[in-house]
Amino acid sequence: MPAKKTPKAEIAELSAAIGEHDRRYYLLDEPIISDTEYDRLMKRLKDLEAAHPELIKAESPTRRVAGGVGSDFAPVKHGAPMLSLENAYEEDDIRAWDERVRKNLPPGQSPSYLVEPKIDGLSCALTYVDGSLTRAATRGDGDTGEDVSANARAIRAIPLRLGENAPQRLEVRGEIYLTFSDFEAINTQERRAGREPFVNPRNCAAGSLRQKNPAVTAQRRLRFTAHSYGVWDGADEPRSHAEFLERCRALGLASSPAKRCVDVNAVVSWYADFKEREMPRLPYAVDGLVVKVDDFSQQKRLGFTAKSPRWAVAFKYPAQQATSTVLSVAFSVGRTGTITPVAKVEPVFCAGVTISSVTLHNFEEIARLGLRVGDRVLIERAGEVIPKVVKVVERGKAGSDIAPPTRCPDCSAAVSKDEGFVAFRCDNISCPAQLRRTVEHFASRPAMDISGLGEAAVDQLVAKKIVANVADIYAMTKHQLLDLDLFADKKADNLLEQINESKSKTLDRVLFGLGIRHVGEKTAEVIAGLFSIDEMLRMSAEEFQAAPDIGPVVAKSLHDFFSSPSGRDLIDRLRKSGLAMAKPKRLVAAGAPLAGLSFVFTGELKSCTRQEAEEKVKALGGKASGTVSSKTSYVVAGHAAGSKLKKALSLGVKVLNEDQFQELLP
DNA sequence: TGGCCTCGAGTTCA
DNA sequence: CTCGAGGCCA
Repeated sequence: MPAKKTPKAEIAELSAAIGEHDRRYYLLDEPIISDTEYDRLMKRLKDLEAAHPELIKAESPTRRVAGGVGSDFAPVKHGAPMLSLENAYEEDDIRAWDERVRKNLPPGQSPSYLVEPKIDGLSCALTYVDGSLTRAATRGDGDTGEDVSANARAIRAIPLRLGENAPQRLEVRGEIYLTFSDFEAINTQERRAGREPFVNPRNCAAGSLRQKNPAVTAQRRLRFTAHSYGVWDGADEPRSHAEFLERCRALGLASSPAKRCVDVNAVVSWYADFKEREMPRLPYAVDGLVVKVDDFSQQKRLGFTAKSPRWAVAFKYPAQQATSTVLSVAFSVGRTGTITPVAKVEPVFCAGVTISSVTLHNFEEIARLGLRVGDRVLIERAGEVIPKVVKVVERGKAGSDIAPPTRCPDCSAAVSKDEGFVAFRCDNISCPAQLRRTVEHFASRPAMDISGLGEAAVDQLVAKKIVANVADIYAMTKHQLLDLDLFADKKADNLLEQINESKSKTLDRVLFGLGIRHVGEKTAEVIAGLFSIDEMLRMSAEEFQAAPDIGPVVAKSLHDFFSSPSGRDLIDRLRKSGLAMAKPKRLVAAGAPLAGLSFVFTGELKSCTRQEAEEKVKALGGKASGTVSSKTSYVVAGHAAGSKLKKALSLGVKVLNEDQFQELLP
């Protein structure tokens, strides 16, 4: 039977264990115990220390928060200045940099480059004396930063004590940052506490580091990654950057994964590959790559300019954000009459395109942003396609408030807002703007798929009063089309042919195309699979509601449509025009290999469109959805996958690439 | 009633 | 793609 542990031994054991779990979590990213178990170890250690205060060590994990008294961010002079890097934005910039490097090295000495991701966080310098953390400072102006020691001690990713063979004095520099999921968790908490959420992980990390109370910092799961050093006193100073990064890991400091590139061509291709393949999978924000000459003797030879080292450069990806000025606010009218405010901004280049108009969603959003015409705003087009206003950065001088419209911008009818709803709506059922959108929707690909009936054609047909509802599409003559001077002979024939073909579309598409409120693609599919059009014309709201996924709101909407004179008339005319409205055939292959599985597609696929992929899944008995949840079986990520991939990773949902998906198919 | 999980609706630029 | 909101289940 083992002897009972002495408190001293147990404290040492617990401290070591907690340190090891921190290392596993933050350095190796391979935790082996749950948060609860971790908390239990910590509690046991705290209890023991409370009972035996004489045994508390300065580097005890419990001292992370209790140890330091807020130093109030006193100014700190760095051992060596923390310089910024020169930026390169394009291939030409990086090639010019490479040329300069090679010109300044002795002939025949070609540099080998190390390339690391440039994490979007904040720089911080940690000083270790004889292996113990003594000070942490922010970058500040490069010469002098702020003392954030007390808060740095509260960060579990920062070891209080380095591993074996630490230099006598080390000032290591790196980036403090947050993962996307930790950032979101913090924002959820902030919102719950009734506070403003942080705009992005970077701001959140900065705010967390500059907390008055280190206990708050401790809860924020900040990370640290070493990328350089200012001072290395003592034996064994590394001789290359690669060696430095490796030594950091051995000492217990996380350091960036670096890629070696033999020349500038390799750097350029890695820049593209990294963005394409690596970046989307990273759990934290990266705004570029840092390219460094690996060999320290070469670095020394290259030296510094006044502002930055000649041996390193930041190869940035195009900014996803830009600032611009709000010139005016327009109102657009949707198919259902919803009025959406859209900000017209001074055109600004952002993430590859020039943006001149930005949706504001609704008036609550405007209030939340505190937005007025004339303001300078931060615009974002991160990952997704559609730009949005992140925040107001500067109040315009002669600005004016943005008032909701009282009349529809298109038909001047009165505007209403339902109690408890966010949106303002135009209630005029024959509003031309709504009609245009309805006709476009009817002709759209997932509905009746009439190509040639796009925005331009619909605008004219509605303006000339040739089309006053979707049934009129089937009454158009070639003569009328030619009159529009939008169509030449051949094009008019093509359109009429397309319209004729659309008559054979199945009932689900017709139902979806009608644009009944709350009836989208999925709901239309469910209803069309259960009832014929004649049954629908006779059904009560209760009967609709008996169908799966149909609640009172959707049921009422369906019943309202099918019992209204205009709805019944529309159906009647469509039928007389020769629309088949046949029940869709759900062909499920024998054995249904994908039965019970649900798929979400994201990004661009090589072999087919996302819609086609969804069709395949459905034909094999699987389900295709648009949102990732814990119930999703697989997320199939194509090229340039975005937030859904991140969601899948954070929920632990299986992710397939396109090839792996193909293998699942028979 | 609250907390998922879905769906519907609107939107940008080239 | 993101938001708001409807439907379902505990």
